[in-house]
Amino acid sequence: MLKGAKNTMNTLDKVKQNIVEAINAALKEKLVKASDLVYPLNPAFGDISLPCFNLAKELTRLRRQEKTAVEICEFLMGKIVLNDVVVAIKAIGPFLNFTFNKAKLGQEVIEEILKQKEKYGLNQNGKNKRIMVEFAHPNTHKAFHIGHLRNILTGEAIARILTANGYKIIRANYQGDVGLHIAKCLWGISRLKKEYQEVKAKPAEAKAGLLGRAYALGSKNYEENAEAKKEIIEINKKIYNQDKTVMPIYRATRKWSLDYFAGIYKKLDTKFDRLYFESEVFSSGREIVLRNLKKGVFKASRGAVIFEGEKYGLHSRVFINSEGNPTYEAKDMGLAELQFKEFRPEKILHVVGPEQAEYFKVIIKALEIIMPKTKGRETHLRYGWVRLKEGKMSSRLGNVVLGEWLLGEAKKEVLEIMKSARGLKNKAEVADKVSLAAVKYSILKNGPDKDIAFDLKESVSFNGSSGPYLQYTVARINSITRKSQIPNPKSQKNSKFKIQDLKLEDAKEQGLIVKLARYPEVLAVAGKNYDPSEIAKYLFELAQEFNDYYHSVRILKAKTDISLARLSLIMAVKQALENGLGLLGIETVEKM
RNA sequence: GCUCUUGUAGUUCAGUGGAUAGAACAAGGGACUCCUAAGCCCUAGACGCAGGUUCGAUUCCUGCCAAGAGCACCA
Repeated sequence: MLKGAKNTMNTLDKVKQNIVEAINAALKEKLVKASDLVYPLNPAFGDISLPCFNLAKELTRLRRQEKTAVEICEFLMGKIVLNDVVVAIKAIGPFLNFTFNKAKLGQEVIEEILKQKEKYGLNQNGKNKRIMVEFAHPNTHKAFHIGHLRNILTGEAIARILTANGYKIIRANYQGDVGLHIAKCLWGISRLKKEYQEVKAKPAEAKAGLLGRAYALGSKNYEENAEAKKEIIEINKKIYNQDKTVMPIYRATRKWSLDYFAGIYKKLDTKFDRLYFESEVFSSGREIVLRNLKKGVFKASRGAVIFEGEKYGLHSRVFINSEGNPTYEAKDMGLAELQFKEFRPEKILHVVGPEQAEYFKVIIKALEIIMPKTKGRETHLRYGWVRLKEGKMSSRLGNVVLGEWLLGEAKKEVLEIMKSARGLKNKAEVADKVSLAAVKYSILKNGPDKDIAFDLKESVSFNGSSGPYLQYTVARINSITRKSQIPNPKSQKNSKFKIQDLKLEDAKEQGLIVKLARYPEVLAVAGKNYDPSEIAKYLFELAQEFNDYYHSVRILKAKTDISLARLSLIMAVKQALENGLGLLGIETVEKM
């Protein structure tokens, strides 16, 4: 086991291991682990440090001799033997700071990156484990708004990050194609017959637009008009019963929605291994509930079938309504059964908004009782609201911000900026990639659980912490390597240059080296926490450091050996940027 | 009313039981005959309030205040 672990160790892991062993050797006991090491807030202190507080406590307990953290720190300082990995130790109060041998670290990291290329940073933490990431789930017949956009970007990024962490990922999409919202939409269409006929010949966007308007109309009337409410409930029943009078229009409009969504998935570069529909689980869900009603898991109440959540500190929810139709709750029972049967996942991550947090607690509890094998495997992965600065999003009201609209606005903005750009042959392609990067990054840089106050201007801005800034950084590196007259250090076989000869002595170079070495660690944390923003943050910091470096040294106009060393370094930076951006679903461009 | 989530610079976000709480935007100032100025440098500015646990709390706990969400036949 140890041998296997050693093989997958990256450069920084090895360095940390070396330090931990040196500390434990000085202590004559294995008291310190790699995870005890932290990064100093001031790089002048060192590259990594050990806070001695816990160690002091532990030693006091073991040896019954009172020692303060500061004393331990000084003791270790005198005992630890330097080697070719660690070149300096500095005790500052209770912190023991270690300085890496950056010449050696630089050689190893750059070599590792240029050799492993797109595989740099990957790990096997999830080996042999299958995780289903269930995301997107737009409902047919309803608008696709920017909340869905966040959902898809988050789900896709998590899927990519987990794949990079060695998990086997199943991308699933659960779509509501039966239920009251459809009835509302179809009722709306019955009032918009003319538009309905006209839109048949138009493209998917127009069709989706009409469905959105019809839904809003139906929804408004459902709440304000008792007559309409009755009619909508009637339509809903007909859909559940597959009544011939509604099926043709139901099927046609359902397809409109799905075609439209498929276009969006393609644009966003996401795909699904399995599309689930409510229509395929509602009857099995109902059966599961009825079966368990007899067993006493559920309870009949006021004509409906409910789960008494209060028994578990939760709240009660209706699983089958008094019309005899399964609600979302019952459908989820059927869905879970199907998902476990088809894929036997270790875990299912439901990427769903925060408004369903309490709902999921009830569902997960109910599942635990009727399908014990699901225990601990169902997770609600919530992501925050996307609200406009002026107010909230709601597809119930007319003021939805459509995902497509946002992407369009971003592209307009990019084309405006590109007007003044140097001659580019593939302007349209660049504008597409840059605007997508702007939207993706502006959403993913936020912690998943955070609400985003959406400001269009800022989301498509290219200053500061933005997708285009990162792409720009890569384009700059490309520009340098294009202009370099020196043999490409990537193809070292034919060159006299060896990575062992790297001369990287500038302080900023050394900072970049440490940063590059930390990429695998960041990827592991992002995987563990299901948090794409870890990657986004890291990439921005790396780009910032690179841009600072770029301005302070000459890369091409330096002595040959130094120039080669710097070229290797920036190519490694580019590789790390591209790997990380790939996890966020962001492509780079050669020039911009 | 009950439950959950969230309160960090003017704004949008990072962050940690410990060493000086980081960015970006906005504001103000600066550097280009120099590898892409969609860039770089400098200045100013913040942990909602009150207790508690701890050697040490912005971080953990409790209360309060504020915002958002959920709480029976929607999804």
